[in-house]
Amino acid sequence: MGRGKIEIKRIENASNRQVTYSKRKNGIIKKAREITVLCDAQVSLVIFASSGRMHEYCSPSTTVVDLLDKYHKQSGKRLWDAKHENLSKEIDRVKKENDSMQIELRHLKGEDISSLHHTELMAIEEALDAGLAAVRKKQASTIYFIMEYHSMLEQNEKMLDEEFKHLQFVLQQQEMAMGENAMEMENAYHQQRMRDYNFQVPFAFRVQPIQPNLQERM
Amino acid sequence: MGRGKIEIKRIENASNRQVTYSKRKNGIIKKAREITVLCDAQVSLVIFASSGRMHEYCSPSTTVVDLLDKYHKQSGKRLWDAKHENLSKEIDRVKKENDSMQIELRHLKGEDISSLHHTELMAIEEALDAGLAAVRKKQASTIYFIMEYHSMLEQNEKMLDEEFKHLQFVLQQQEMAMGENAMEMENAYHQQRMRDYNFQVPFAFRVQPIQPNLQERM
DNA sequence: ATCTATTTATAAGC
DNA sequence: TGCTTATAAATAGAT
Repeated sequence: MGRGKIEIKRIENASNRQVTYSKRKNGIIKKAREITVLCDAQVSLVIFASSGRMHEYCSPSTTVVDLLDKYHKQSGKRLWDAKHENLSKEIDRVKKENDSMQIELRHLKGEDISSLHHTELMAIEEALDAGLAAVRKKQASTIYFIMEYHSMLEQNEKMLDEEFKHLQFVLQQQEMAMGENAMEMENAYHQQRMRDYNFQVPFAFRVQPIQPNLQERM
Repeated sequence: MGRGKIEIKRIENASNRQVTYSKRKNGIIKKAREITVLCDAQVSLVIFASSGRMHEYCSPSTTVVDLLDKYHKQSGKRLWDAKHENLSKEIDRVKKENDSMQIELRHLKGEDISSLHHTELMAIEEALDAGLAAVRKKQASTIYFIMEYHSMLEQNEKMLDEEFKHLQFVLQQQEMAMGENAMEMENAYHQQRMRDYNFQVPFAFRVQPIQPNLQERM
């Protein structure tokens, strides 16, 4: 429809192409407007020139969005909804991640652990143990030291107690017997016991009331 | 453009309107196709007849959705993106939350803490302390108990040691003096000391070699 | 942009 | 719907 017939194929001359685009774009939009009025139709028309410039027509009393909503409802293609769905799924995924981390954090902070099963508590304890490994090591070694210390003191005490009772007994015997021979024998026996005792009890526990490093380590 | 000129206004005759719709719809789609080819343009065209029937044209190698994406990016109207934008913002928000929690978790587990400043490390340490409060309390009370226990054992030992030395001394005195009067005096003195001793040393530590709860508490 | 010769679209009728 | 055709409308090429 012009001075000459043209083939429907890409116009190579950029300037001509641009002019034709402009004219035909107006033509299509006019036609769109006309069919809207004449036929009570709804039209959504979006055109992008190769330059990137965009033009649109949308029939009155609607929006492109509304029409595209209708479009997507009618066409089986749910391309747009697909995007929507993907975003929603992503949100769900991230939120779940969020929740589980939040729970883990609370558990590590010792909150909300009352309802947990033994196995879960073990896992949390393990994690905390790992986190505080250094501290625990120190604490553990301190405790171990004290236990050992206590155990030795205890042995020490037992021994002293025995000696004490024995000496007490000997005193009573001496008191009752008063014989010179018996007293000499008892005395010899006790001198031997004393040597044994000094040999068995470690020096530190005999002399030092408190292990000097103890304060520092706790 | 026909046998007669028509006014651009709604065609009242439904049948005529339908016919016109069909003809013009084809016309617009043809024009759309032509401008796509001739001018290298991209077109999205969706038409709804008043009957509800839908027709569409979309230039090749794109989709309506893609074009409408472009459309919404260019037009200031972000009506449809509003939905998506909200979702996207929500995702960003949750992801940020996620990241910070992940970092906090790693820190509580003792990971990635090398680059942290002193103040931050203090905070982490505080959190860990709070988390292990229950365990620590137990541990601390155990340690405290052992220390108290040890302290008493130590006093006990000191006393026993004194008694022991004293008795030893008395024995030697008796051995050397052999006098009956002296022995009676010493005996009386020791009986008094024993009563004092039994009074001062708590029952548990005198009789029990190990505190029964000790094993359980550690 | 505007003009206009010509092509194209389409209203009316079947 | 589809075909025909007279005619309105669109537009290619020139200015």
